[in-house]
Amino acid sequence: MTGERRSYRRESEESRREALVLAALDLLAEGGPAVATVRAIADRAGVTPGLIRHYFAGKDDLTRAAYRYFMERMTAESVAAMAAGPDDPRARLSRFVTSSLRPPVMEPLRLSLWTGFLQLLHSDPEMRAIHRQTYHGYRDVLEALIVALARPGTDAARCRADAIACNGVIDGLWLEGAALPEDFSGDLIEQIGLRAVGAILGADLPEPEKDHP
Amino acid sequence: MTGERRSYRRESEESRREALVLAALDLLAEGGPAVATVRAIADRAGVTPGLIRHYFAGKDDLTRAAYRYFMERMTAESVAAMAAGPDDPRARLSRFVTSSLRPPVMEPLRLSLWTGFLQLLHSDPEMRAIHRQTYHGYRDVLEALIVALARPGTDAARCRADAIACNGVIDGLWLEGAALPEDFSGDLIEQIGLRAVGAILGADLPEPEKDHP
DNA sequence: CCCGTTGTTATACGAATGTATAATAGCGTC
DNA sequence: GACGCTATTATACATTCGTATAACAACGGG
Repeated sequence: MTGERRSYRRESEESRREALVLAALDLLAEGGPAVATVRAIADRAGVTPGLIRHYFAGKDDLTRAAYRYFMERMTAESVAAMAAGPDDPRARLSRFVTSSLRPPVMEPLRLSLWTGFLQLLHSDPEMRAIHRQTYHGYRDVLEALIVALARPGTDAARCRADAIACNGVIDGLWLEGAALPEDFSGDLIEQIGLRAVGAILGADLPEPEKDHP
Repeated sequence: MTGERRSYRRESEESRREALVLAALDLLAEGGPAVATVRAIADRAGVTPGLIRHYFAGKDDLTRAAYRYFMERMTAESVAAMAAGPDDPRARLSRFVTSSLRPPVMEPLRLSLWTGFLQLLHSDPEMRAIHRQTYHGYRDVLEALIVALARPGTDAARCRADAIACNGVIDGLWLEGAALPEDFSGDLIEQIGLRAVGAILGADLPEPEKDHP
């Protein structure tokens, strides 16, 4: 009668894991940890809750996988924007900065998602390790771009410090722009970020090419 | 035998509410919302869970009260740190920056507490209103300090933009230093912040006076 | 000194959570 | 085309959550 077992298709481990991770990210962004329950995640991914424990050791394990996925995607997006365009060092750095300070990278949903993860840092050492890895990954890209500027009279230590400072500007502005999007019109945050990074590095950064003329 | 009812003292509504708010802040900082349960908060405050509903409409109501309390205390601390010392504009700004980039302001526990609240922003309009108020309050202080530098050839709009940029640097570095305290030795973050703010403003900021000679 | 008010505790309840275990069915293999 | 492996579903379980309600006791006023 009503007791029909739902039909399903067997799929690869890879696609199932990704579907579950994406579903977890969706729910975490929309409603935070309170909403991202095992049942809700499975439902969003089109499976039943039990399957999560078949691919992940537990909910914490899934959360960690989602965090790594999220952070690597953020960096990859900025890297892609940086790589897409003229090879001039200053133009590349300029694209890297501005792409981090506008949608889809700078977005309220990403902020709440990010804060949700950040909260798990101090209680979960493994999460902190993931954070360190991905943070260093982003900063290393930034540092390489700064080194490529070939500014005279700047050694490696200075470039490292400058990368930390620029990373701070970008993070902070990203935070503010995503927390209060209605407070900053148009590309205000991008321009402020560009000028601040330029001031810190003592280099004049060009405004990036507009997609829409 | 064992069924002894625990003794207690009647106390004022004010002190009970504050005790509950402080307990909630403690637990939110230590373990996030997952740990700050009604029972845990009551236990920390030295009362039983039922009492919370006697003083607050529900857990959400207590959370809002805790958020308000936390933000007001943060603002008061920042203003105090800025005001305590010589009246030189550059020295005041310097103290304001560095005091935000070292303990007890820059601390892992404050970071998790802050992220915990930030997460409630997108679902609770009342929280967002409080966030906007306090953020603008903080930035206005910073902007006033920047205006007081009396840099030649800088208008009000420029000072506003500079305040946003400096706020970004401070927030971002605070974030990174609190998230990975073991990554930055000594006063590295403070010095980087000082130099970055100085570069953005085109002003050389003095290193603040040391408390310990 | 007793008594009423009410701050406070104790207990209970329904819902929801993460996890464990058993049953089923899709799909490759022979 | 039957079989076996295992991905997937279904069900059950213990726990914990926020909240509701009833019993108790501390303290002030008569």
